[in-house]
Amino acid sequence: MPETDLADAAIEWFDANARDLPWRAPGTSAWAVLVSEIMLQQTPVARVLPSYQAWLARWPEPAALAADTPAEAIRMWGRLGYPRRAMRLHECAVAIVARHGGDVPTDLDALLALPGVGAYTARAVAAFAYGQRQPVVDTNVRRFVARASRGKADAGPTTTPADLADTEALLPIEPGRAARASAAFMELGAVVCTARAPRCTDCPVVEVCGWRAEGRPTPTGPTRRPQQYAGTDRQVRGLLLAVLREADGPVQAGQLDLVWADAVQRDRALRSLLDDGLVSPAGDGRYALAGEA
DNA sequence: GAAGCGTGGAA
DNA sequence: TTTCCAAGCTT
Repeated sequence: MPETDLADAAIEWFDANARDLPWRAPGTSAWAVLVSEIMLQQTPVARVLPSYQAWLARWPEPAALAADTPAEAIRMWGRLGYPRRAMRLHECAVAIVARHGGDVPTDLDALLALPGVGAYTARAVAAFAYGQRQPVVDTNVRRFVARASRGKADAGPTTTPADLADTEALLPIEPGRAARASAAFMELGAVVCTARAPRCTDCPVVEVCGWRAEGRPTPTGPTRRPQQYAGTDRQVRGLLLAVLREADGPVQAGQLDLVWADAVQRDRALRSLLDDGLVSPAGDGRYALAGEA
């Protein structure tokens, strides 16, 4: 049964080679796991580490964050990127207090119902915080499974139901071991079975790898155009929010005018921040982070 | 299903 | 210097 071989080899390798990341320490709370997972969405581990420590030092449990303002969450988020994650994490804390008595829920559907928690994050919390047998599928796991199990060069477009089923089929039956396999698959995808230059000589499953068996074919599909950033509304949003984040309270609109010359684009970006709930009008021509005015 | 959403370090 | 992209989610 090669599927079992894959998980067993991955777990054995993980036990000996896993990076010593703080959210993997024994006794890490479910809240800490949730915070780490949200921060790690599209954000490198190295940049998350200091923010993670600071966040949990200030808000060690959901109730503490829920009692603070969204503005403070957005400010504490700093330059991690995608600041709506900070707002959603605050909303998460409020929902956890309101719906679950302040404890991060263990039920998958309850996790999925939390703001900013999707198919990946919900299962990551269920598996890593609560030891459940859930397929945890992020970009690393998709790539690893596509190569090792299916012999493909890359994972192709996301097909969540199929991705979940394919990965679930690889998991050991025992829940704790399944959770460990999920962590191992992620780690392998992140540090060995990488997108650009996979380190097959260091891979513990190379003997049963379908991609290797196929002669490591190169990707065939059209490469996705890289996202542009310079000059986009996205950049302007970032500039506007940086001003508000670094201010102690509401700022004059004139202050915001300084960060971008094009008034049309600037106003559009500000309006989108207001629509997203990241920014609030102070009512006197000033603007502030949400909940601060 | 595609597009929008930040940031900064490595290639 | 420019390009690429890193543990996704929402609409």
